[in-house]
Amino acid sequence: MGGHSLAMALRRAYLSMHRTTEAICAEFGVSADQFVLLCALASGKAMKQQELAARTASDANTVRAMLVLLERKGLIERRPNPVDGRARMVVLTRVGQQTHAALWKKTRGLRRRLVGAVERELTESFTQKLVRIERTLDPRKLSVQPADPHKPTTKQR
Amino acid sequence: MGGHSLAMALRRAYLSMHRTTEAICAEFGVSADQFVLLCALASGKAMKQQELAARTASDANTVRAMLVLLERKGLIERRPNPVDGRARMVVLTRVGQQTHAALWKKTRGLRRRLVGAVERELTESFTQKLVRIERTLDPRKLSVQPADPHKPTTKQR
DNA sequence: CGAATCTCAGGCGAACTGATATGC
DNA sequence: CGCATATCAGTTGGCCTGAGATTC
Repeated sequence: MGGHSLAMALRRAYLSMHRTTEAICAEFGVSADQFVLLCALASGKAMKQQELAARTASDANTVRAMLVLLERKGLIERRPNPVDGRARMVVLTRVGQQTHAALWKKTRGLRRRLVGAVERELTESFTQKLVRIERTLDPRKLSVQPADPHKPTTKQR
Repeated sequence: MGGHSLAMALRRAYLSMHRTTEAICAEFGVSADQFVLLCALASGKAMKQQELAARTASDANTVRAMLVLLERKGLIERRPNPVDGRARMVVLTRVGQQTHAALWKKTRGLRRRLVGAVERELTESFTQKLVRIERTLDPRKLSVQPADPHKPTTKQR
């Protein structure tokens, strides 16, 4: 098992999870990466955009673009920071909280399968666990509405 | 350690690896995902586009678009299949082979760090291993030319 | 005929660069 | 002043849909 197998397994595992999440999120008119943002904000604590970028392993410019989309959809708000005129504090709106809660429920099975794929046999090699993650999460084997990301129900532009 | 940590760790690990690979590949005017295609073709065996899509866990349409780009750059060729008029056989050109070989060398350290991150302590939890993968692969800690994917040296359109 | 393979048009979100304005 | 923060314009590649042509 070389590094190449491991790298490819990591790639496939991630893509599999990402596509499955995308399919689930599409129902609510958001993308998988936007759901990651919602999760980071779900604690209720207001956050600077840069802090969000750090927490989601993303770029500040990318985060901003995603926040603009989420704001248009009414899922987040960006309020001026009273103590720092440069920063804006991002918070979930009520709808944003509800959307996150709904998505959190819908993705529960996914998380359970993820954990199950990893912990079934502790002696198995890391790479093969990643391969199992990919297979377990394959969106084609899921009872989920097929992703229709470009015509989602709630999209508004 | 819940499924959410695991999912986020998988995401971060993949993104870290992907960005590092992107930074290395940018030097040769290709993307990380195009490098995945080159690797799949590196055996020298001609392959149908659909077979390529399956091997790289990608979509046939996506693969086609990437192949068009790679063909323009002279890294691959698509020859008609003599026994099946529908299919086209994809092969690396000489330049494609050389590019793959060079990238394979350049990414050797990455693969080594990847394996090292996983196997350092066999008792550690799977999630923490993924976190270590991410940290070990962080492109900001790499002595690699910063990615400049939009003005690569060999780009031609 | 149906099924497989590829092509094409169109669109979208993520990601990045680089420049800029503003406030600390 | 430098530095941090966010905005904006512009570009790219990946990914997907949906339709069509061609061949088996």
